[in-house]
Amino acid sequence: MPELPEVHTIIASLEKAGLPGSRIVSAWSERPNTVGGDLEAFRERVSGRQIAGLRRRGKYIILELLPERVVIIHLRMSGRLFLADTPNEAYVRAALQLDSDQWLCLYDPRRFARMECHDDLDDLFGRLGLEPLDDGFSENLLAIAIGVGTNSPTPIKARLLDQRRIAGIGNIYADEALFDSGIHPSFPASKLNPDQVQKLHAAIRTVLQRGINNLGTSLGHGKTNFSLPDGSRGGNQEDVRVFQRTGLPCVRCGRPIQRIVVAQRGTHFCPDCQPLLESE
DNA sequence: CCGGAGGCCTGATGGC
DNA sequence: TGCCATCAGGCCTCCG
Repeated sequence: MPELPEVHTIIASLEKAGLPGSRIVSAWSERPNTVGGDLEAFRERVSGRQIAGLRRRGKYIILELLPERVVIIHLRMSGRLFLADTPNEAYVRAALQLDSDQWLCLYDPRRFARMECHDDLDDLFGRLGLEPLDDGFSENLLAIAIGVGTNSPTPIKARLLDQRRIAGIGNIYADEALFDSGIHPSFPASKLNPDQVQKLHAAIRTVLQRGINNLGTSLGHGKTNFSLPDGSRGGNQEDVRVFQRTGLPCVRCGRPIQRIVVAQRGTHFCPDCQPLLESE
C-alpha cells in the first residue's frame, strides 16, 4: 500500500522517465468514479494541458498542469502508476494519453484509486496535516498535532494514521515508527511525555527516510503489492522490523512480535520493547 | 468536535 | 484440488 515513501519513489521514477514536459492529449477511464464522477468533464479539463511538474502532498501525487490546474492521484490500497503504449492492460482503470504516444496508466485491482482534476490545491491542502519530512516538522508541532496534553483517550496509532494531523503515514510506517520509538500502539497520544515525543519525532523521520532510501516497501508478490513505475520492486521490506512479522522474533529482544487491532487496523508490535504501562 | 461503523472493492488467505 | 467465507485496508460519509 503506497504511503509517503512509495509515493515519493513513484514521483522520482516518473520524473526520471521524462513525464514533466509532456502534454496531455486525452484521457480515458473504465468508470466515471475513478476520475471524479464524469469522464467527459475530466477529459475536457485535462486535454491540451502540459504536465509542468510533479509533486507530493501526503500520499497524493500531484501533476501540475499548464495552464494552471492540477491532477491529483491517490493510489489507496493497490494502485500503481506507470507509462505504457496502451491503456488496454488488465486492471488499468484510468489513463492519460500523452503527446509522446504513451499513456500514464492508473492500475488498480481494488478500484479504490482516484485521479481527479482540480483548479487548485486548496481543498487538498485544507484536509491534510503536517508534512513529516519538512524542515518545519518540529517536536513541538508533532506534540500539538497528536493532541499531547489534552484528555483524549485516542491511541497514538490512530493519531499517526489521521491524515488531517500528519500526512503520509499509513499502516506500515505507523507500526515501524512506534516500534522504533518504543511506544505501545494503544498508548493514549495525549499522555506521551516529552521524551516519548522526541523519540517518536525522530522515529517517524527515520522510518520514512529509510523507506525512501530503499525505494519503498514491496511486501509479498501479488497483483496488489507496491511496485515502481518501471515494474521493479522496492527494498524496504528487508528493513521492516515489525509489520507483518507476527510470531517472528523481535530484532531487538528476540521475543515474538504480536498482532492486535487498533483503530480497526492490524497492528504489529513487540510487547517487551513497547510496554503499555510506563514506569517513570 | 470526536470516534466508531459502514461502504467502497477484489485478490489473498484459510478452513473444510 | 476446489469451493466458499472472511480478511485487508485508506479514506469518505453518516451517525450517535
